[in-house]
Amino acid sequence: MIVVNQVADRPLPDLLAGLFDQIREQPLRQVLESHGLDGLRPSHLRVVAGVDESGLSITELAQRLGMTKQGCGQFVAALTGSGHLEVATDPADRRVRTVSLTRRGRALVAEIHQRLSAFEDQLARRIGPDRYASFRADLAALSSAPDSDV
Amino acid sequence: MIVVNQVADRPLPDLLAGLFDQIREQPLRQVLESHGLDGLRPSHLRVVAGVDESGLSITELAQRLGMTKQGCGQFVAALTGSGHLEVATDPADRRVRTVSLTRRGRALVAEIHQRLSAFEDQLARRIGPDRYASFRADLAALSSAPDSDV
DNA sequence: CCTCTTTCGGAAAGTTGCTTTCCCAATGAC
DNA sequence: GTCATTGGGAAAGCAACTTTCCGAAAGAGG
Repeated sequence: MIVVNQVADRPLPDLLAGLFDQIREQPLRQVLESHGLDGLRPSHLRVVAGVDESGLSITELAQRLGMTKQGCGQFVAALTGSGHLEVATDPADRRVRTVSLTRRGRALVAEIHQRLSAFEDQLARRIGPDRYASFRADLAALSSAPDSDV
Repeated sequence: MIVVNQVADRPLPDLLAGLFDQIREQPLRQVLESHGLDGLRPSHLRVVAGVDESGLSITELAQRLGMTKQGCGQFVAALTGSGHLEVATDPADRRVRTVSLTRRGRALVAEIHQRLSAFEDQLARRIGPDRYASFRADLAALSSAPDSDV
């Protein structure tokens, strides 16, 4: 009896982790290396990429990223130190610290998107563009828990 | 102007993380709760599920899980303490500690697979079984880095 | 105004899931 | 009988956070 499908039933979490690890080890690592960002790590890239052009508060950014404002504040502090973010006190509400991108930060975010996009192009080449488009659409549909119907 | 596609271009890592989080928060959490495993965490489930019926060494298990033998040994120690794994010194090579499942461990692994399978059934219902089958096949194809052609 | 509650944000410590470094004991190679 | 290799672990360190606690500012109600 020949065992053909040794990997057919690999658990779903392992499959997701496998692709996730490729993203960290390839495009995200390339971004850090090409910018010479020794003090920053892949998780910082996710934070900086969550800051939009108009700027937002730490609390808003934390909600967008699904983490606590304390954790978010730690990453913002590091990215401020590296010159990619800047914070300013909101004059209308002096509790709020508004986070925005510096010029360096904008360049970093642009490269993150570009490298991720190039990586996705490679994925599309591996299984074909049509199948990749379906794959991504289905993943997007499954990526957030469904609304519990009211 | 109506904004329709606010999430159309969510980054791929965020999509993967979204589904991964659902797995941790739903089936894996249910396994831990239904067994009353207060001291164990989702990551322990991945380790115990990596032990097959025939048993294997710590080093082999670590390679299978993609972690160091030290890290693997820590999880094995916890799972031995909880009664799901047992270790025995290999008489043929007294350096080797062979890890195997206890009866409790086998029941735990069975429930992990069952809960994960039920969760995947829910996913399939959300987008349709055919699309889910394609999605999973494509994910499996992309989950490991491609062989660099020789 | 003056309290009362809420909200923004952070400091400090703790937690999870590991890795790195260093080491010993057992094995295999010669 | 030496030498290098391998299996495994102890101890410390690290990454990516959370939890707890707190203060300062803002808004709500009288």
